[in-house]
Amino acid sequence: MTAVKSPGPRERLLESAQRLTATQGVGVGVDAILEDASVARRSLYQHFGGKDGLIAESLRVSAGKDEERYRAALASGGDDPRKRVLAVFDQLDTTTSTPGFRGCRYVSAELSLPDASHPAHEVTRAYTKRLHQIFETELANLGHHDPGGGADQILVLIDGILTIGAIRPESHPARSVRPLVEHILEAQPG
Amino acid sequence: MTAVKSPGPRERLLESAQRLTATQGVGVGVDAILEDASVARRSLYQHFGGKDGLIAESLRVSAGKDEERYRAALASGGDDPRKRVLAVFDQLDTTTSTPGFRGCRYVSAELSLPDASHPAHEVTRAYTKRLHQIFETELANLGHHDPGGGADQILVLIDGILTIGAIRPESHPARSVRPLVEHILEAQPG
DNA sequence: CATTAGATCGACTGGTCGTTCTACTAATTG
DNA sequence: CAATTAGTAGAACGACCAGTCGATCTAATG
Repeated sequence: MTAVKSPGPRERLLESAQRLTATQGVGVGVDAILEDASVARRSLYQHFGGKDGLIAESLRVSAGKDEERYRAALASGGDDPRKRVLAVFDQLDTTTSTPGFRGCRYVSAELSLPDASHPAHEVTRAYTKRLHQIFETELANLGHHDPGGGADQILVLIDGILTIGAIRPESHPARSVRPLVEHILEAQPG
Repeated sequence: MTAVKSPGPRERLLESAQRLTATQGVGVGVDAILEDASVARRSLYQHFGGKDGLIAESLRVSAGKDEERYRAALASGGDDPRKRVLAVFDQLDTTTSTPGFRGCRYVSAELSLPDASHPAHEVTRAYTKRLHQIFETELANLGHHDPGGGADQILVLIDGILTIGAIRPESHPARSVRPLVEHILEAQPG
């Protein structure tokens, strides 16, 4: 019987971790998370084994949400694969134009955690892999001659947009690379 | 008479900071830098006012080197602006393929330092601006119809390559987006 | 009701952070 | 020589770090 009660310490920790790491990066202190979640110290170690576990798990949850957001953006484009993919870049322009945007959560985690064995890295790679799969499928439906390679290109564009969006959002990176996306989408079976 | 003696504490600090932040990020401890540079604690605060000042200054020095590296890559392409720009992406492929590559130093600093007033952010923005100028000039020499916009696109590609290169280097992002670069370079005056 | 197992609590630990400080040394300068 | 300057060495600071542990609460079971 999966409980539907008010969120327990575990859920509150995950939510606080996602919110605080979004604004302060993965370097946030455990104390700050605990206070924000109104949870006792011991509960964190009971549920997640430590800070690393909490960070990784909160990234995993967040990745699920973001993946769903990409799928929703695609769906908003209707049935034409071209419009579907372009709709994603419309959403990216909105995201990077939002005041307070601080860059991609996963890239930040990747670059902020020097320890190669940190569990967060696996989460990031798995997320990237799923995104690649999503766009590869779209390009295959379009009849692209190299869906995998096209998805590679799209991922580079997305990460570039999210990065430039954090450094110089006024250049509207998602808008400026739109012709490149259209170029990718023009590639037909040879 | 600008001294040519063996590097003093200031130079040693800058060099150690660049090396250690490259592998461990801007989160390296002051102690580690001091020990690596064989410099007394006090000298750091005398020369740079604190850790933030040292980090920012070492980024500035590093940005100068990297800017020069971009110019050198362009020069290696000869006189044809197309070859010159493509040579940059050849070098990016080499960079991201080097084992131990941990992503762009400036992006990492940007995302690892939540404090918006940290002096490192200004360094990153200035560096990005100079890179934009460099590529805008190349595209202008090529007769590109929108050198500024084209440079925007190139910067997105570069940051995307450096990011993906840190997450999944086996996809060879610099190679996979090469057709996109060529597409940018094809844009002629209308 | 009594028992018990698990969840939650918060004080506490040892360690590290960036920073400041005093004291000593070596080289330079008037 | 005396004074100044720049450097080294290292103790000490308060703040914060992640992590541990005995006590307490809760809820299900016998």
